[in-house]
Formats: sequence, C-alpha cells, structure tokens
Amino acid sequence: MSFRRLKTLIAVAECGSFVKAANSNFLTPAAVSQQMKTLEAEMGVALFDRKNRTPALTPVGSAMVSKAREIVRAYENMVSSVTGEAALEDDLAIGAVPTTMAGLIPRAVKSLRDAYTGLHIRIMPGPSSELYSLVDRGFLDAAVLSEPVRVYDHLRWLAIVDEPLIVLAPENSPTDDPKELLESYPFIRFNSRAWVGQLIDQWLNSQRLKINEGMELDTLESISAMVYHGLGVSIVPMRCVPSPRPLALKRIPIDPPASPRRLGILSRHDNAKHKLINIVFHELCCVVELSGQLPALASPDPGFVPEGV
Amino acid sequence: MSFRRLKTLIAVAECGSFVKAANSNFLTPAAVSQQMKTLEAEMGVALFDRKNRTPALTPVGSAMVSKAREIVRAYENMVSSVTGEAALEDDLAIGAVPTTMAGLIPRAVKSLRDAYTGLHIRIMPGPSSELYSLVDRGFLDAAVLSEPVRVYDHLRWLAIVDEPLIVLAPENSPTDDPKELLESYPFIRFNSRAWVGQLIDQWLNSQRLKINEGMELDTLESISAMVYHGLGVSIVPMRCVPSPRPLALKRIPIDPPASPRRLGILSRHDNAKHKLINIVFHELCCVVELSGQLPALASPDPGFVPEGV
DNA sequence: GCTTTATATTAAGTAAAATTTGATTAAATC
DNA sequence: GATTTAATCAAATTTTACTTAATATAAAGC
Repeated sequence: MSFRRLKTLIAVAECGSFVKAANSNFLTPAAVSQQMKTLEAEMGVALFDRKNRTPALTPVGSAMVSKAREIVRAYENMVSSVTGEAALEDDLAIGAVPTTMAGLIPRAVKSLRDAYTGLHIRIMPGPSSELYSLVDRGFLDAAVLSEPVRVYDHLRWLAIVDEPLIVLAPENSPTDDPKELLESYPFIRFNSRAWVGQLIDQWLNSQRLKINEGMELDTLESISAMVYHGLGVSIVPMRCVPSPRPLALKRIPIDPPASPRRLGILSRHDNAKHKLINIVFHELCCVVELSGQLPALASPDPGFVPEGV
Repeated sequence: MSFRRLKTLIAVAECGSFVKAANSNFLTPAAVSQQMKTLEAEMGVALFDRKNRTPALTPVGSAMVSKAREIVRAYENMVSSVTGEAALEDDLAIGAVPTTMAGLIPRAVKSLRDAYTGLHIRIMPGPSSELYSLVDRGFLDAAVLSEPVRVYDHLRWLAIVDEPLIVLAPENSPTDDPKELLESYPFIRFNSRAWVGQLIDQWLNSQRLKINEGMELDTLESISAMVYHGLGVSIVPMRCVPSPRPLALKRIPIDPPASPRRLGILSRHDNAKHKLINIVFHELCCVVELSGQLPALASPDPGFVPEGV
C-alpha cells in the first residue's frame, strides 16, 4: 500500500516502458520492476502481460491505471479541496428556518451566487428540530436555525445574530404598551413545535399574563397578515433582515426582555465542505450587518480566515 | 505521501487519542505522533489543535479525515471496482414511507449491506409527498413511496408492488364482514395527508358507509396498537413485508376491492448513481418476492442488468 | 545464424524510511 | 503536591525501498 507504486504505475503507462518510466521518475529500472511486482502481488492481479520484451498492460492493468490516476489526484488535491480554490466549486445543501426565508437567506444566496460562480446552493426550509436532525444525519451540509439546547461534540455551531422577541400589533391599536396589547387583543401563537414558539411560550408563562388564546400559526408571514387585518396580536422574533415589503405593523420590544432567539448555522465537524460553510456563515453575518437592524455576533472561529475573494 | 499516515489519521479521529490509535494499529504512540507530524508538514496545514493534552482535530483536520476516508476506501476497493465484483461503493441517501420502515426497508438494507461492502445507505423516513419533493430537488437519491399521481419527465418511477387495502379489526370482533365492522366500531383514520390516507378516503366515500369517526393517526404501528386494544377498526394497506412480530389482528380484504396502494421507487433520471438505485430496486423486489405475501411487479427496466451477485 | 542492442529481472549491498525504546515534558486527577 | 496519563523528543533499531551489478531475453541489424 503506497502512493509511490501507483505513481510509477501511471508513469509506466504513460512512458510505455519500465526504463523510460524509471528515467522520468529518477529511479533505476530495477526499482520500477520491483515496485510493479509488489503491486501485482498486493492486488492479486496481473497488471502486465510479460510475453513481449516490454510488458504491455493487461485490460485489468489499464483499468487500474485510471483508478490510480483518480486516487493520486484525490490525494494531491486533498489539501486544496478543503482549503483552496477548488473547495469553492461544489454543491451545498443548506437548510433554513422559515423566518429567514424572506429576508436573510435570499439575500445571502444572491451575493454568494454572484461572488462564487461554480457554487451551487440548494435551500431546504423546515423547522429547527427537523433541520437539526437532517444536519446530524448528513442529509444537509449545514442549516440556519435557532440555537439548539445542546450541541453535541460532532456538531459545530456558529452563532450569527440574536433576534429579540417583539410584540406585533395592528398600526391602529389604541395603545403601545405590550402587556396591555396582549391582554386586550386575541393572541396569535407561534406554533409551539418551532423552537422560537417555545421561547415565546416560556416568556408568556413567566409573565403570567391573561391572554386570550386566538389561533396558532406556523409562519411569520401568516401571523403578520392576521395581525395586519386586526385579528389579534402576537409575539415573534424581530427579523434580523426584514422581508422586501414588510407590512405596516407596530413592532414593540417586550418588557422585561426575554432571552432572544439566537440564530446560527449548524454543521457537522467532519463535513468536507467546511470551508464553503465558513464562507456561507461569513456572508450571513455580512448580510445581517448590512441590513443594520441588529448587530451580527462576531463568532469566534479559529479555523476561519476571511480569504481574499 | 503514504496511505499509512492517512490510515492512522483516521484511526486517531475514531479513537480520540494518539495512544488509543497506536494500540488499535499495533504501533507505539511515538510512531503515531511522528506520522501526524509529517502529515501536517506534508500538507502544510494544522490538523490538530495541541492546546490540550489530547490534541483535538481542527475544522480543517476533520474535513481532511473524511477526505482521507474516501481515498483509503477508493484504494481498498481498487481491485474489486475494476474486476467488477463490486463496482458499487458509494453513499446513497434513500427516503422511505413509514409503512415500509418495519419490514421491507430493514430487510433490503441488510442484504444490500451484506452483499456490497462499501455501499453506505442512509434512510430518511417521511410521507410520500415530502419524499417526492426531496427526490425532485436532489436531496435524496431515491425514495420508496406511494405512486405519485403524475411523474414528470425528469423523474423515474419503478413500481415494486401493489398493496391491497384491508380492514384491520380486533381478533375477538363478532363478525368478519368488513362493512359490518366498519359501521359498528369507531373508525381509526389513516392520516389523510399521507397518500394512502387519500386512497382510503376515496374508497370510503364511494361506499357511502355510515362510519363512526374515531381518531386519525400517522403510522401503521399506532393504528395496529389501537385496533389491538379494541379501540376501533381501520383500513390500511396490507404490508408487502410484514413487521417482525405482527400483532394478532383480523386482516380482511375490502369488498369491492379498491385500487391498491402501489409502492415503488422514485429517482431523478439525471442521478449519477442510477446503477446503484437499480440494484436497490432489484433488492426491494427480491425481498417482496421472498416474503411471499404479495407478488412483486416485474417492472420493465431497460438499463438494468442483474449483476452476478 | 550470430552479434548487437535495448529491456526486464534477480540478488546482494546500500541508503532511506519508519518504528521502537527510553527519557522528558506537560496536562489532568487524586 | 504527588500521581497518573498523554504526547513528544532523540537515539537506536528495524524495516522498507533503492541501487548496483550481474543475468536473462527478446527484437533488430549484419
């Protein structure tokens, strides 16, 4: 088992004889001969037909040569495929929670597409819990989601931004006091299966407000629309990047402030595309900063160098 | 440049420490340490973070580990991949509907794992509608699901088996007549979001039976358990491969017979792993036939050659 | 047909590499 | 603070790989 042998096999195939291969690789013919012999022994197949003076590759042999080429190339590109330019041309399967699908994600994907031709991003929307398991099992390279309660060692979490919870109320509501609003209007609940929903429930419970249960919805869009039409008020995370044409609504910080919904990117440590993922992470942070709504969290990332792109 | 070093890198990643990796590879810790050092020098990147006593893999390092795995596997399968015994080693992401997760899928996966070392199958359970879109968008290589109403040109559908609908009733129920059972017991409905559920609803509507709505459940397991405990009757597809220890229940064919739930495998025509998918399809059909419950549909498959396994 | 020439193989010696041994350093545990 | 455990270092040793030189063999030239 050795790369050298594979390399000389390739050289022999290219040069046409052991002697020439030896010369081009700064070896003696004897060395080449021995290497090919051990290679054949190792593999248990005849690579050369030795009837003639200059051994000719058998059919199996020439198939091996192309395999050997693949392997040697894979080895030689090993470093660059992880850290270099080559790492920037690949397919990337990324998940994202619905709240990011109108603002953050489209903007980030757009600039990434523009900056890296050859990079192909597929987006899969879903709730945090599902995305977590998809990343964990390797179906997704990374996902943008709410911070998990526990991040296991084989996973990598990079925080992007803290989105504080806000009260969403119709523009014409008589008061701006969050508690008053929550107690007077019907409450539109963020689906509690979503991790944000749980965060909201937690705050509500701690406040012991007398709320009027209205409906329970999945997405920020549907909740906004309901509130817009005066059907109630809601608590939602403030979007770090607003949607293109946000509805005219009151957005009031809750008081006392709840622990914010922390958005970040989750991936597996052993994912070979970690460089790409770093770039996506970096782009997400940039988009958040540019949007100017909330400060991006300067997440410590030892392995990450901005890359002069 | 050496496979040994890659192998010990993998061992270190798996064992978690140099010492353990040394033991498992019949080496001394010193050898491992030196190998990793030369590997780092060779690649010009830091694979380990040596702040702590037992060095931890850097992000780049763990990406390298997965690359190393690819390369080592490629080398090890070099001979067999050329001689054609097992030109089949790859990762395969496959979806499957829950009804197949207790019988068909585990058996098929097991024999595939046994037959093709090097083949790595990941299974993702989900309802047909979701799997359809995941295959369509390229997140899954293939999926086992109910026949879609329409299969677009870029998708490929291979039918595996027709599962007729049956009535599930407690063993001690007073009658064996499906209609009587359905009208006397509460009806446990298969979730109508699932495509089977719709098929069942269709038949029920056509029969104009006066059923007593009970509950609506997601999985065959939960429905079986409910029926077993006498909480009602249900209509479900007969499983082409039963689960290991099926509950003692009456299983009565419905009359008049409804159009059966057709199970098959969906993939994209442009998927590069179509050879592997063919093999999986073939295996699924074999498992169905072996199980002897229902005949496998001999689906015409131009591109498929049985492979001497 | 016999020599010449170029090519591969073999065996022994030599150079290079990888591994072990035993000592040293440093973090973690008691 | 002593003890255990993990990694590293430097020198000795072993293993592996390469070269040299001799041998065998097929094609080309005379």
